[in-house]
Amino acid sequence: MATTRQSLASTLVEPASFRKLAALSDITRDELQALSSMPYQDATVARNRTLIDHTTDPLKCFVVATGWAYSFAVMPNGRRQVFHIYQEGDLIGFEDLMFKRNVFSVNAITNCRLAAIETSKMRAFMARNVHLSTYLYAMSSLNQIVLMDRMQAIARLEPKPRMAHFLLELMSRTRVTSEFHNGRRATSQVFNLPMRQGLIADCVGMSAVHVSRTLSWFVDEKIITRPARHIFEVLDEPRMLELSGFKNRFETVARIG
Amino acid sequence: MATTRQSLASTLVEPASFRKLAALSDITRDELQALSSMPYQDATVARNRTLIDHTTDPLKCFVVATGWAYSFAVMPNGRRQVFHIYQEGDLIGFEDLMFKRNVFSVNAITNCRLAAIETSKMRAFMARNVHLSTYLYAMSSLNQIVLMDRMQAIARLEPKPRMAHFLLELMSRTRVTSEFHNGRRATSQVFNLPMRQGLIADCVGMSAVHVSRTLSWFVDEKIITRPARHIFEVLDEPRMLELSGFKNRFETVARIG
DNA sequence: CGGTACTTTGACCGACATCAACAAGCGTGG
DNA sequence: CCACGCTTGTTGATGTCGGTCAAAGTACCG
Repeated sequence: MATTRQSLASTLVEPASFRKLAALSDITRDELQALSSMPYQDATVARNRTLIDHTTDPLKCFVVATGWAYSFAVMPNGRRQVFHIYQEGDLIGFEDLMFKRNVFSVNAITNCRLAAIETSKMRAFMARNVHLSTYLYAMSSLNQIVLMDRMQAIARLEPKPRMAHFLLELMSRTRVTSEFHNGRRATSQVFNLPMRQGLIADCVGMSAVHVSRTLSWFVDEKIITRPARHIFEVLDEPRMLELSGFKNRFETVARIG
Repeated sequence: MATTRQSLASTLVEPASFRKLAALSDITRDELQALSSMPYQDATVARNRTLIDHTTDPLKCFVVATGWAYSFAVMPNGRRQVFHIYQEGDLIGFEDLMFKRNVFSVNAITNCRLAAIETSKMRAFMARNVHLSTYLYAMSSLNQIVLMDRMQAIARLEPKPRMAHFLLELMSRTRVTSEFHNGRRATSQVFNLPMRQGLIADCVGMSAVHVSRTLSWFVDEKIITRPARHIFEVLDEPRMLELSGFKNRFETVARIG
């Protein structure tokens, strides 16, 4: 794989965006190669802008090259719930492939660079590369389990452990790709969380005010420090694990081939 | 397909248990045939007994022929959360295929008849029948979305609308298979919910006591009646829809082929 | 028919949402 | 580069809803 890259597009999907797929499965070089040949366009979306609107048809799906985004839905009563938090290497809108309509809306948190793929072409591509379904299924299983862990935290943990659980979830996810980056486990306890507290609240099912109070409590208890806005340093990860009972699912995947 | 069935086993998987798969996808007769050839054993599990223990290795997965079961996890603080509620035609333990360990435990609610498949054989079977991954992926997407809807209800709805949402979810699920049964939409407003209130509480993240109060409120409001234990008759489904904002995801699937 | 498990009802209390006011960042434009 | 304004975060006060505990009532099963 010392071949020169043909275009920016080529660099966008293969080495950068399927990093997570590669980190979690025994996908082969050839198959990654095949993925790079996917018909897509380079796209950028500015922060707070909408990638996918749930009222429209599913025309495109995305692979995240850089940046953060989130999927969400708004209830009739105006309250909002966030589901996926997409980071580098994540697939956006692939759940919607099987639906007539987009299921949820997706907004950018930070500025994002993406590979955009038309859903019709993606379906055709999947039909030609049947193995891909297996990887997507594996990724989907994993995502589902991470979501169920969060559901459990929301339903059955009080705000403090719930917040601990959420922070650990995000840390474990960023570590998957950073681990792959360095070729070894990322041990840094400093991590960047570019989310407003209102958005965090919509993730964990509490009020923005209580998010603020809970985070302050974590600081008081010397579990974390907040050196700057959106930057967290974890001082006492064991305490967070004990509080929340968090399980890192990425450590228990059986690499599939 | 007028061939005589070879054995009880053959009748177990093909027409009965993959009913849901057939109802939701354009899976062909030949492919269903292939599914019937899956190497499995007939199994029965008595109510309240354990099918899958999350502390053990994933040795078997199941297809439900008849009966109800649920997957759950227990937190360190002793509280429990229920995730999937498995009914006729559902696949149990297929999320765990990609994991080294079982992710969650599964208990039977009622007596169950199941097709039990060894995970190693299932993986091999999937490798030989790559199309199957596509169907599994589709089913997985759908399940994931149903779970996300419930997550939203738990996080962002108050107990009354939350309960309405949960009841509608279960009704929509039973209707998928009953629709297929009759060849038309089931319109019956009477349905059987063989769950103790403590179990319902563990589904929707509230206390058993409050489940009782909430259900009583539904009766007072003439939204439902309870002609017998575990039997619900829905009098005012529009009211329930309005309360909960429930969306029937089974109506929006793009049948995949 | 008796025992056990489940459900219902009541009383109490604490936690979290809400409202509101204030403080601090951050970006934008002059 | 500074100043202004808007967005985001913090802190305080208050009320209510739902969890917990406890006890009585009811259905189910052997």
